[in-house]
Amino acid sequence: MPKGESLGEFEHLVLLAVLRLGVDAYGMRVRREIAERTGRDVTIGAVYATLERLEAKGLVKSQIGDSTAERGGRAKRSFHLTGAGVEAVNRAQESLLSMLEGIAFPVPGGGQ
Amino acid sequence: MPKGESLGEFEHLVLLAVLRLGVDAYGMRVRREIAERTGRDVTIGAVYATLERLEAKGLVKSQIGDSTAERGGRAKRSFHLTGAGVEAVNRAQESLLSMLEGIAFPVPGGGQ
DNA sequence: ACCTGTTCTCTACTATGTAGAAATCATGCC
DNA sequence: GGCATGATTTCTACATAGTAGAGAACAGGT
Repeated sequence: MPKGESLGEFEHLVLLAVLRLGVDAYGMRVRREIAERTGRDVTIGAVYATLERLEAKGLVKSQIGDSTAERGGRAKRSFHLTGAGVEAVNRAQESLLSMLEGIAFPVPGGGQ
Repeated sequence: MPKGESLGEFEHLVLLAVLRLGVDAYGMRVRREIAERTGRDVTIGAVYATLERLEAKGLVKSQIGDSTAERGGRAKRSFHLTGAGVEAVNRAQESLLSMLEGIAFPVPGGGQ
C-alpha cells in the first residue's frame, strides 16, 4: 500500500464520527461528538479543514441541507462516507487491530 | 485535553511497534514490523524521524546497544517506552475505543 | 584492501493538524 | 422592517507530523 492511502489520526476520528452520526453528520455535530467521546477539545476550524481534505480525497461527500433550523441558523452542510471512505475506515481498522494483537490494555507502567 | 497531547497516526503505530518488540525495538526492526502487520511500506527515514520526535516529547528513550552484529552491521540503537509513552498509548487506545463503540466491522459498502 | 550487508543519520519537502476570527443566514423581538 | 442573537460555515495563516531517498558508519567475509 504505497502512497497517500492511509489516514491521519484526526482524519480517522472524523471519518468515524461521520459514520456513526449518519444523517446528523455536519461540522458542529462532528466536533461535539469527538469532544464528548475522546475528551479532545478540537476547534471547529480543524474539523472543517479535515472534512474538506477528506472530500478532496473522495472519502466523504457533502450536501447542503434544507434550511430547517429550529432557532436561527445557517443551512447545515451534511457529510456522508463514500465507498472509498468505507474502505479506508475498514483498512485503518485492520491495520490497527494487527498492531494491537497481543497487547493487553491498559498497559501497566503509566502510573495513573 | 488541550495542546499537543495526542498522537499522530504514525506515531501511534511506531509506539505500538516499540511496545511489542521489547528489546528488539530498533529502527529497521520497527520498520519491518509495521510493514508486515499493516502492509504499509514505510521508508526508514520516516521511522527514524518519528522515533526522534517521540524521544523529543519524552515518550520513548533510546540507547546504543553493543556492536553485537551477526553479519555486518552497525551498532543498533534500541528504543523503549517511558512512563509517559505508556500513558500516551493507553490514552490513544481509549479514545479510539469510544469512537469505535457501536460500529461493527467491517462496515458494509466498501465493495472489496 | 575492498566489497557487501546491515543499520543509522541527514536534508528537504509535502501533507495534516491547529487556531481563531470573520462571514452567512434564519429567527424573534421591538 | 431593522437589529440583536444563536447556529453554522468559511477563510487565512501557521505548527506539527509524515514522506522520501541518498549517504555515512561499521563489521565481516573474501
